[in-house]
Amino acid sequence: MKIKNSRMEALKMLISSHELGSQEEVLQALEKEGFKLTQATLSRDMKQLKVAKAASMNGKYVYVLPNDTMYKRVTKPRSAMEMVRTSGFLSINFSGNIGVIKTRPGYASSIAYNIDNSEIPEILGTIAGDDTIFIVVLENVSKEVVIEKLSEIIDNIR
Amino acid sequence: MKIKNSRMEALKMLISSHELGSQEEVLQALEKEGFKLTQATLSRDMKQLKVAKAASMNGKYVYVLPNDTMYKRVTKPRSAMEMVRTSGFLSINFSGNIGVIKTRPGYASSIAYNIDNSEIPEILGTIAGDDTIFIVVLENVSKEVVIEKLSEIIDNIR
DNA sequence: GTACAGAATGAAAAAATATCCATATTTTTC
DNA sequence: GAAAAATATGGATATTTTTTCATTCTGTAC
Repeated sequence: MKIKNSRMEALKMLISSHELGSQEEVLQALEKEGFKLTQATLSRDMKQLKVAKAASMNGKYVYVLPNDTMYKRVTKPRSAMEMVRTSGFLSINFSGNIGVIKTRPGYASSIAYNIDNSEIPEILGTIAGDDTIFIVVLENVSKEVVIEKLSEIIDNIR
Repeated sequence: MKIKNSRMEALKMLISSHELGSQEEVLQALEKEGFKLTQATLSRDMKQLKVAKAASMNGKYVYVLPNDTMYKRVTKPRSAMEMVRTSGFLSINFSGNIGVIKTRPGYASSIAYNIDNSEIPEILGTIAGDDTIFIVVLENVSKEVVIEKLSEIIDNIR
């Protein structure tokens, strides 16, 4: 199906370059490009391309092309409401001798404060932003040990 | 408006954790969380949050949260100087698994925010000052890969 | 070529979503 | 505090989008 393919290409082009707000509009744009089709077909094309309709800054709607980030889902056993509260701790990961703790916005400094004051010898120091903490760990200390120590201070770290 | 804010929070949580395919479904999910509202209100909430509806892999539709990439439109090429002025990005360098981004004064936190929100798995976390961002990178990830990923977010990074 | 299977399409119906209008609630101003 | 302005909401409705169903294409095997 040659026509369909090139129509899809055109569709992507149009969407990525223009701000189109309804399938009717898209239809007209496509027509200018020489493609004649009905709104039903367009709906199917868009579904296939995974084009999404989202609100734009100016109070209108626009179609947008998909990207991987869009489809990420977080798995979470707790309810949404519950999540809003909690300790603020989100995750911890390591790269070399640096640990990175992600927190809910605004929680980083208070958690970092607790870490600093617990005087864990394996932790050389911390720096906190708004929702991120960097932890510098002593050489040759495993992340398991660090997490173990931190679990004294941070509830749901493991 | 306290209710609306927490409802919006819950809405974001729900959408980012469940695959919801129609406002009706979302409405039910919200009800389980204790929020009672009509489809009209939900439609407005979603518009405000810029939630988008897109086709999912399994042939159904899902609501997705917005991200900056979505709204990128191709525009006419700008000069390097102009890009720096608008994006604030100046340079990036690496030392081991830490990257250091220099920005124009005041721009660091907003760029760091964008990096955090794009959820690049290779980046463990960032901390921003006024004109400098520290990035902790996953072990064994090359700086080229990091720059490649960042190019989605930062215009003139390469 | 003809016969067939599967994909693509349009028209119309159904479903989903956005908006209008009136009212209620909240916030701001005095 | 009261009055005024701004914001939020629901019901009803308009608009948009998706789907169903029948039909028409496209490509392939014979």
